Amino acid sequence: MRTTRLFIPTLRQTPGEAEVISHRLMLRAGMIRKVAAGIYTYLPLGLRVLKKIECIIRQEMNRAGAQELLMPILSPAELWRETGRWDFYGKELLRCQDRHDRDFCFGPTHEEVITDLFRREIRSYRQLPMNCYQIQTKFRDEIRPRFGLMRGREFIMKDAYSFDADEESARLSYQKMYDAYERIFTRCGLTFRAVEADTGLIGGSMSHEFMVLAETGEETIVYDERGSYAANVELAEVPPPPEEDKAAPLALEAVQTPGTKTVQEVCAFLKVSPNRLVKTLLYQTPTGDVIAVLIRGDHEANEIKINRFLGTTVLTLANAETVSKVSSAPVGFAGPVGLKGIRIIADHAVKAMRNFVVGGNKNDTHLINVNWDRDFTVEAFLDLRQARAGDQSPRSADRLQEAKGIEVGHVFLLGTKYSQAMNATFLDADGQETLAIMGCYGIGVSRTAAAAIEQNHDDKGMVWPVPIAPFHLHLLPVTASEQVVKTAGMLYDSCTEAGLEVLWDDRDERAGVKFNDADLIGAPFHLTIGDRGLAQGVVELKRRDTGEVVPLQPADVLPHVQELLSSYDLPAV
RNA sequence: CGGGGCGUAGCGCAGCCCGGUAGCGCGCCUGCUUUGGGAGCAGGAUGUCGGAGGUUCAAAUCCUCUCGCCCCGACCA
Repeated sequence: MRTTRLFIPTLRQTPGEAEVISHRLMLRAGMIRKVAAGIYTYLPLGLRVLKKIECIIRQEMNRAGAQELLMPILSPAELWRETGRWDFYGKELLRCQDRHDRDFCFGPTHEEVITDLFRREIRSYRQLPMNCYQIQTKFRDEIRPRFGLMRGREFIMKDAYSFDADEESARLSYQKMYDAYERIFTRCGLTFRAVEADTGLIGGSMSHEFMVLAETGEETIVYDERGSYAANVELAEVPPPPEEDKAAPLALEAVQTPGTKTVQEVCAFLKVSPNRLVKTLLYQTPTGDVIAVLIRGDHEANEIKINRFLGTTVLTLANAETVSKVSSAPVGFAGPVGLKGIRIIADHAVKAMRNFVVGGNKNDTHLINVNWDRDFTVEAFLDLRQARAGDQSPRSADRLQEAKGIEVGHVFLLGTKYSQAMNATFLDADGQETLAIMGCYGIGVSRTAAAAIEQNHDDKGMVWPVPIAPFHLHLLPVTASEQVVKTAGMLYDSCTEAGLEVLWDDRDERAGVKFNDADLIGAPFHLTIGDRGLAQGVVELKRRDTGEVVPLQPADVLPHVQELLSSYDLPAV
């Protein structure tokens, strides 16, 4: 393409609305423009990247035996009422009514629609397994859309749904998708890690997230070096401490700790380290019950784990009023000793402690030399805290490490959650009506593009991985002499005919402007054509990632670039 | 939903406190010169100052309401 023919409105200055790097660069490079909060138009350059990612996804999904279809963006409320998600999904589900006042919603995901299709069309186990996918615009009315394409309200997603006759076959379908996802993100040129994940609102029994590793990621993952364990901290297991404190119990004692509300303040005041203290978190269930959760002072509670144990989903920390009612003390002094009528559960790190410090259930008072077997009763010791770097890996002798990631893919083994709710059955070999075992698998296409930038950029602009770059080669004639223009035209024609995707900056701009725009757009290879080089009979090929420049005779450019591209499995857009 | 911030030319901003009828840089258009890392000179176009209401002789500026956008947080004792 010629730059003068392609709509690439680059900006010298970053619009004030953009904070994160991918958002800033996409705006500056003329890839996207905002229409409303979390809603964007994809301009030609941005769309090229999306199409490439989609192409890789299609190839790998097809290869894995999934077939493409396309469901509507709008779906009728009745389907969502069947699974209960019309109410459960909350405000994130954008609703609307047609002229007959019938309720519809903009699909945030499509389990209901596909399951409805399945139950209408599939009769026999002979038709299974089946796996269908689509690449489509989704809408989720996020509380706070942000970071450009990273967390938009409208976004492009590939979603796939598998239906199997039995558990074993379903696991196989799941594994096929998992493997396909590894190929997809590898082919996109991204550094990523698959981690065990929480199933959240979607539900199901097993789940992995695919995380693109980047400092700016919103998710935290932990993993061990040898690769035997990797998980989102949301659910990462923490093994019990290997050793228990064997100290003899000392006499319980109340001490005055005026004005010390936080763990740090208490520890500083009593001159003990935080791992000698147990904090008492009072949680409230939707029905108003209060439960005390004991966590070692230097640890963080993990609400997903607590929810899972209690079988709830909307646990919140008790407000100040409830705290003072339950513990008869202001916030900051709750403790397990003498708490009446309240369930007490504790992280298993607490079980290993002796003679620890807790709140005194009285203003400005803490208790020291507390022991759980003697001074209060714990209903259960279990894994309730957040994993962190340095913790023991649950699967190996290694210590866990932490990293930040951007969730670009998520696979779920759903089981019969939706097939049961919607009565999606088939006849098995014995003629029995049987519920289909489902899986669902998503990839954020637009988010993957943003994640690729977060992971691959420098201070001048984007540095696209070759397979998803909007163009392979950026031609930069830097002077306007006849020989330069002629050489550029010849190289453009020959490379384009050979199948390279070439962007030819044919604008009447100064060299600096072209160089800067080229660095911003981030095609992997730049070719500078100028009188200075041509006087020596050469043009200059620059790698965007390393900045390395090699002089080449014009005739050698095509074979050289072809050689550079030959190691990649490029999408055919 | 709570808190903070911002809406003035295509983009980045100043002007607002202290009311007097709108400016700077970049970009854009024309011409000349220039031409290997964001050119120079000269000329030019572009604004219902987010919207509505109010105060006032007079409102970008003060007051009220409203819409939109960005950031942080959503109770971690």
